[in-house]
Amino acid sequence: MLSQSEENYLKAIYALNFDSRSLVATNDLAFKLNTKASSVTDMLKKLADKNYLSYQKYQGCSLTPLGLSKAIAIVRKHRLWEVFLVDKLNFGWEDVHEIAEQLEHIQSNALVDRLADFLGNPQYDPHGDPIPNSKGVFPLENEFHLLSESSVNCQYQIMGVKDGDPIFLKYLSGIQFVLGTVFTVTTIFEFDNSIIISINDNQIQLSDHVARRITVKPLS
Amino acid sequence: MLSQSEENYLKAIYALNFDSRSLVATNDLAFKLNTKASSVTDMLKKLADKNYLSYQKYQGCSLTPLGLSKAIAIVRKHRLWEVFLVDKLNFGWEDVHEIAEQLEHIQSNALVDRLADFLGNPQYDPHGDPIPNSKGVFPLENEFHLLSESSVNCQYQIMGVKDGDPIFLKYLSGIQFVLGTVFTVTTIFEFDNSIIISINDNQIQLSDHVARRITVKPLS
DNA sequence: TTTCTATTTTAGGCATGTCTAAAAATTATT
DNA sequence: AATAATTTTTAGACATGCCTAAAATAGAAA
Repeated sequence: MLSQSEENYLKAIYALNFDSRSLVATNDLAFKLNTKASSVTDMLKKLADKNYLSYQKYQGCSLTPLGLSKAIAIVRKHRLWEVFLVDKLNFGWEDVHEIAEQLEHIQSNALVDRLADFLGNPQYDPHGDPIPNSKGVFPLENEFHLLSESSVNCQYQIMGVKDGDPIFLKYLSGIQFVLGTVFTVTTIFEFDNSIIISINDNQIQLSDHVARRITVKPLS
Repeated sequence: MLSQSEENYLKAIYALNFDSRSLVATNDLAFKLNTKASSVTDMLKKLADKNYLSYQKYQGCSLTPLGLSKAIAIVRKHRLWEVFLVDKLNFGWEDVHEIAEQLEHIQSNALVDRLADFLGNPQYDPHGDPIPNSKGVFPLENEFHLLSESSVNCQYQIMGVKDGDPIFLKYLSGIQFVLGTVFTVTTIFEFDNSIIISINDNQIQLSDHVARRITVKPLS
């Protein structure tokens, strides 16, 4: 059985390196977890002993298959709870992350599976992130891409937001830019990659910074 | 902010003494919390320092108004989550306690209030226990009493079960004895206070032990 | 009232998870 | 290649929450 702290470490390692390509650095983990490098070292030793990750002094760490499956299970719980909070309890998508951070640590396989059924086994959470199934398998790849890679005069639908910052999410909601919104790209400025989009005849200018954080599905 | 452990202590003190009549003994708390008396002493000092309870060496403890309101808030959360688990996720009433023990520690006032709304602001949980509102006020008293105080030839409806033991709850479900069941008391044996009830022409004998753990509403 | 017994507290220890400060290893710079 | 800068680890400390064993207290019995 894992403590909440241990679960948070596994989740953070996964987030920093979910394609398992390279090793995760101690300092990066410390930053992500808002803790000190020395604390991270202690925990990495412990998790390596328990076979959740491989770790070599000074080299960084990576998840073992066991650690990976644990991390994915936590991500699944987090995202399912976010769906619950938004779809059933009518929370705004900017308010759910903190609460889901707590709910993801509830221990009960039956609960997660019944929750998923109750929610209609959703494949994406309110921010557009994919939800793995109970075996840890993510939904099939799709044709989504970043808004920053869009083309002029094409129509798109918003499928995801790659930044959980509540202020950013509030900004998006404020300009009617939420999951499912349909819009057309009117102009792309080459010099700074900012774009102008039109939603229901409203013209809105978005910076490259914003466009790089939004996932869209081409509709035309 | 209270730790989970601290919350469990407040809840246990409340459960042992919810009418605030007398002091709660260290040993009783230790038994209830499955811990040792010395651990309890440590925690009582800490909670007294924080003003959640009053405590005099060797005399026992009792909740302050602050501690009482915290305890009631935890009970509210616990019972609302039980309603969610049974009503929405279709758990059996014998399986929800453990999970609710975890969920009751989630910190978010917005969550509790929205959950209550989502559930239709229920007044009783799946075991028939009353759910206080967000101000800590319990539903008005009712005419319920224990099955062990029933009369021959009267009709009753089951409103609550005063024992969360899963084996006991399973036994009750097995004989169709669940919340809302309507039945008539056929016979009461004076010598051991056991009773015979009839449900849909089925005669079932119940020991005094069982009858003392079931709350009923008189229907006739 | 004194003694016995049961309860409660104290003292000291341990695991978890964090920290600071200093030492060691790695990486970058000259 | 030697030195400087950065990253990482070690060493030692501290808070939380638990434990055992011993001492103190309270309540009951003689």
